[in-house]
Amino acid sequence: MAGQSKENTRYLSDAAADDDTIDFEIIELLFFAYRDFTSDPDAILEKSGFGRAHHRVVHFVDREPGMTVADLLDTLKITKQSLARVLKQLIDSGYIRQETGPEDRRQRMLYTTEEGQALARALAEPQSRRIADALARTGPGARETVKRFLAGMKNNAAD
Amino acid sequence: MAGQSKENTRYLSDAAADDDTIDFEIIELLFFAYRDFTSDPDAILEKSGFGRAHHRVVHFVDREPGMTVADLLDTLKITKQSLARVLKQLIDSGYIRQETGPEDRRQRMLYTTEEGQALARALAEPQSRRIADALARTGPGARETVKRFLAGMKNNAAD
DNA sequence: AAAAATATGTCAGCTTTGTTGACATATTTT
DNA sequence: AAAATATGTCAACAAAGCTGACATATTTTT
Repeated sequence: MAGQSKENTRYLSDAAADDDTIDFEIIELLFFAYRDFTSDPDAILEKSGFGRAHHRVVHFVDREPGMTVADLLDTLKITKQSLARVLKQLIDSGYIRQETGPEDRRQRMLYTTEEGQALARALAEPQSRRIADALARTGPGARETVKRFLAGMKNNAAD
Repeated sequence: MAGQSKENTRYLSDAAADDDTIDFEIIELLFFAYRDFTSDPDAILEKSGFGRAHHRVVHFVDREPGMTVADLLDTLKITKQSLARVLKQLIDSGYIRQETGPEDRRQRMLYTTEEGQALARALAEPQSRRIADALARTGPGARETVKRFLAGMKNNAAD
């Protein structure tokens, strides 16, 4: 059962070595998991007229109130010009507001408004439910293992 | 340091309940894990002049030789016009070839060429190493748990 | 005080990768 | 013969990334 279907036999000879050294299985599981995970909030986003880029911004600002523009750029790993477009729309629509930094007045500290907070929570909800279901089906103790694995997949401090 | 501004305190009370019910922690871990996981092959892709869309196509065709265009569309969940652009480039560059379906001559069965296979493996290699490192640091038995969790995150058959 | 560095914003143009809609061709099914 | 299917293609458009250049306010350094 764990082995070959008929389609596989055609290329097993050449690829056998690589198939043993490369973890195609988890590569693909990650792709499918993330593909469906990110599609969860799409219905809500469509109603707001926003996209996934807006989702990420609202999420992180909601999670870390008072973060600066530079913080956000570092988290998202995109350019400030990319962020500007999305952030401006969120500010103009009243989902995010800015405040001049209390110590360094060049900085803009970012906060979600009530609406922004509500949006962030609404978007997170179906994703959270998907995670809870998957963890429940995986078994007890899964949460700790999954957390350690995912944390280990992230790059270290050096950016 | 944390809640210096009145803005913070305003919604802390409201949000406490949500923070308990919504799994923000794993949502974020997934984001960072996937962000860095997908950035692994970027250096190789840049040399080939391809993007992440090409990566996905070469990967799945390499993994399931003989898959049809319809199979690939269903896997990637994009439109045929989106796929066409990328697929055509890969065929023209000699990384993927097509063969008329032996039973249904309307179908085009897709195969990687030698170059395509080499590219697919080269792209998978850093990702696989990242996974192996993360699993090793997570501990014994992690692989099974992670597999079960990721599989559970995917949508069921019904599309 | 002057100069340099920093944080942010903005303009302009480009690329990749997705979308819809319409239509063409070959082939298979009804 | 007609309808359905698998694929390809044209055209226009949208989302979200990019680079480069430059402006403004503010802080840090000299």
